Amino acid sequence: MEYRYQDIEKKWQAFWKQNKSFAVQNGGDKPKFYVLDMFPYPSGAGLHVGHPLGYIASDIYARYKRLKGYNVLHPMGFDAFGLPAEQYAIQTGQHPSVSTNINTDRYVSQLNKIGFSFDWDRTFKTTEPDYYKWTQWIFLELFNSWYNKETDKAEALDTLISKFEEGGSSAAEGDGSFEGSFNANEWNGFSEVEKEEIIQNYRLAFRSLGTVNWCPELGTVLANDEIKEGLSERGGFPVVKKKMWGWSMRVSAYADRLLKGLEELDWSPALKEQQKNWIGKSRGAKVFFDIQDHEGVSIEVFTTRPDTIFGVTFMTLAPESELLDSIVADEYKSKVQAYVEVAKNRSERERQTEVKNISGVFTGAYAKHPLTGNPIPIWVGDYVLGSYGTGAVMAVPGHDGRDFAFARHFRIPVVQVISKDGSEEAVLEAAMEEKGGVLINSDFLNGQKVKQATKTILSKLYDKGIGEARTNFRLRDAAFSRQRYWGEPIPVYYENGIAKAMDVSSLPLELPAVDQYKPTETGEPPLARSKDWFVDGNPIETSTMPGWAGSSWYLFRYMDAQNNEAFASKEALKYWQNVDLYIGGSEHATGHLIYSRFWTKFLYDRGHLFVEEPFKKLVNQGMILGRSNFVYRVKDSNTFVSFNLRDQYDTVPMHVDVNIVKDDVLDQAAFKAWREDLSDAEFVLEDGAYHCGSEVEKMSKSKFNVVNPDVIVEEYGADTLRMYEMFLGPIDQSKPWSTSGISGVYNFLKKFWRLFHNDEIFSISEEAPTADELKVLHKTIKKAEEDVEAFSFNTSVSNFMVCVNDLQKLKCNKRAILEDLIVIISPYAPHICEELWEKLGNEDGVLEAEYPKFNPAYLVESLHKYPVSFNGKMRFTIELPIDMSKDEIEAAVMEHEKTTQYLNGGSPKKVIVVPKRIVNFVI
RNA sequence: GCCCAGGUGGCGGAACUGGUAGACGCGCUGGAUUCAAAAUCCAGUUCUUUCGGGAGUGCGGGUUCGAUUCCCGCCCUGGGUACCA
Repeated sequence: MEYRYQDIEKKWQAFWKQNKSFAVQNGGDKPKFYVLDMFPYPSGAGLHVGHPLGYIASDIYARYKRLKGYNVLHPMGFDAFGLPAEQYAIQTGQHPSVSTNINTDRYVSQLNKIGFSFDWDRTFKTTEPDYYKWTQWIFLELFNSWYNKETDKAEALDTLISKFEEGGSSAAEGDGSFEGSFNANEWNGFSEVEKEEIIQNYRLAFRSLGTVNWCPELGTVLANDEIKEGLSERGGFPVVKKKMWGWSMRVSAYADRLLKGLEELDWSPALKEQQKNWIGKSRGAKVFFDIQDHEGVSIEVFTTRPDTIFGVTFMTLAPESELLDSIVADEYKSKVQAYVEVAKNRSERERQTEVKNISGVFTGAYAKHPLTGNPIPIWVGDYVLGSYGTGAVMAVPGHDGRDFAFARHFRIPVVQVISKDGSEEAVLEAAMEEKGGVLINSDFLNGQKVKQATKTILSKLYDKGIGEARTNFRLRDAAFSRQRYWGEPIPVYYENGIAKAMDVSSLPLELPAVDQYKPTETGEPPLARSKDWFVDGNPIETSTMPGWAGSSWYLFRYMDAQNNEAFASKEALKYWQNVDLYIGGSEHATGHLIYSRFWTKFLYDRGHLFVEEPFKKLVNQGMILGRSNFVYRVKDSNTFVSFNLRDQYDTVPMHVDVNIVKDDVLDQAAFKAWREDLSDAEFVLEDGAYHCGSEVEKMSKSKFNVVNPDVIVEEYGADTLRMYEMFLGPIDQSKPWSTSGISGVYNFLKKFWRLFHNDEIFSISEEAPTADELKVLHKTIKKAEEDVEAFSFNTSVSNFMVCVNDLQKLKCNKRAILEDLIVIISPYAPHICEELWEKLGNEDGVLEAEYPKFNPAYLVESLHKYPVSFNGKMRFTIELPIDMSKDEIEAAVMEHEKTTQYLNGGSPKKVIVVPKRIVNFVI
């Protein structure tokens, strides 16, 4: 009987749907296991073959865990707010929900064709008011919370206000931006507006003035990746930096906990490293430098090397620095202004990458060294960023590479203050950045080692009141406002200019209808177009939430997706806890994975969750790259030359649709039909065929190298697609897609099918299995289990191939063997396994089966095949009993005729025998 | 620049804690079956060779009886990024 995958796959997909085979209950006797894929954005282009890679891996794991006796939660939903849908809405005037729904439906149907075990009863889109009601609710929780540094957690604002009422500003130690002080009496006398202005500095969701990329022509703010070479990607209009008020999230309050929390996570070291670097904790000191001739004005710097303070020969301010206006000497004003104008509008990216291009301007002002009193010239340079630290650097060219380069470029003196052996170098050729050595040229620090000197200087600075030890983080508060339509509305309105939370009972605050989806003529966000965007006459916030809002907590919604009383019930949250296995791309290392950890910690602090981390184990899947094909057009003609002849003509390579190329040979008729202008194409062939060139690139529409999984499912079946994607290589590595190898996996499934069939007839033996058969089976069970636990799915598939090849050779069609084999293959190829399982007469589906138990007794060997090497070169093998001693092995090998041959009359200098491994002669 | 990952046949890749390099699959070659094809099965397939052997896991060194695996230096590819004081 033929393996008819179309019929089989349709049948079982319908069966699963009808029987709700993947619906999961919250609770029960089994241990829980939560497997989650990163939230997909349903793009208009649909799925390509690269997208399901991670979903297949997680589905295999989920099905495996289920067979192992777990209650497995494996949901899927959509992160559906976003720019592309909004862009499309602007162009067409159609509400973005229309295209969003179409795209989502398409994704669902594509996913279902691959046979995933998703519990669709729990699905949702972030764009549904039932869902974003809770995103808004969490926002209000953040708005009404502050970070108490004493208890090291977020608390309700009430606790802050009562502290103010009782003891004024000094009673509360909060993570925030408030500067100044007041006592309890003053506080109680403040007006509502005054109080709010202070509280604003403590809220975890707060208003702040941030710098954005403003495109006046488009009347909107642009993301970094919407800007190409200083111009907007759409339209090519100029982009300028602009200060703008918007909502921010105080993620920086959690910097230390986000860092510490990494320790307990089972994530790859590479990913943890990325998060560590992103959070960027550095210890050092803040130091104040007074400015000469400017009474009361000083520059605050942050330095990681306070021990080098005697080596400061200049200071550098960021072009953004607000101090510049007041300190620049008159004769330098125009020069500085011109420089700042240019430097400020360069992107941080540009300023980062152009290391060799040193630029800066002297301000004409001098600071006073806090210890020596020496004048220190103040420069402005774009290597100093306004957004990090204090936006000012005490430059120590002797011991910092960038300061050194700057000093060399502008001929500023370099002073060496640390030496390896206490003696000074004649000329410093490069900055000595190592944190070791002995202090020189440093007054009272002379002779001290770096570690000691750091302690000494810190206490000196503190005593003199000019600085103190300080820990700095690179992590910045996250901009939360977007000047867009297609996002969650922010449930806040303004009364007399004060931001006020909307009542929780009024949530969800649904997106208003607007006539157009673009900004207003005056550059306000699209929501400002609505005539009813008011609460009792007070205007509602017009910016919307960013994409990361909805995706920061979605994992908890799956636990109890229909709940209308809470984002999820306590029972559900307690039962499922957090995600046991999370699979997705590493590009989310510093965005999504930071934000969702932040929200989880926050919700935990406020008592809404039982866990502090969202994702216990995380596996990154690599990208599947496309393999593009090329044809070679003779310049100014419609003649195309085959690959190996292309150099004989003046040709230009042209991408050709990979779907009309098979094994690099072009389907000429399909090519002519591909585009109208190619209908009269002519070919120069080699061996009667047109051979295409190829290259590995990212999959994209414009390169015509996109392969749609629907096409593969149609031609080979979902089971083949699933196994082939796994077979391609290690899950975490990027690799090129090539459809040509797929027949190997397809053949495997056909072979597997044939084990159960004798010619046309289903035929199974009830006989007891032989030792050989059991050995093959249990070898496979062992390896399959080890591989799936190690996420080594590619070796798992080849392991199945070896097993089926072996059973075929043994002509094994015994139920006792094949039944177990079906179960272990079923996570990979669920449809064919369900079918065979049913044919074996099982009433319940293979989903309800139990994973076979590995029995090591079947693998016991009595002989070992020893490789015998001479000087490390393997020459022959010899089979010996496994329990032979070292001496017996040596004696047995010495007797072998080939040993005498390779020893060539001489005697070996040394013989190495490793029982159950190898024998090596040194001659 | 810095950080991370990787470099093995024509191709995708395998190799446990240092122990037979190239499992498994694609492709290719030959054969069986067939009127023929599809499908299937069998054999071969790292390179080189005077058929004894020799070389070989990006390159150059080192440790070891033995290195794809460990150490040092370098080159290349991919990803991330912050000139981070």
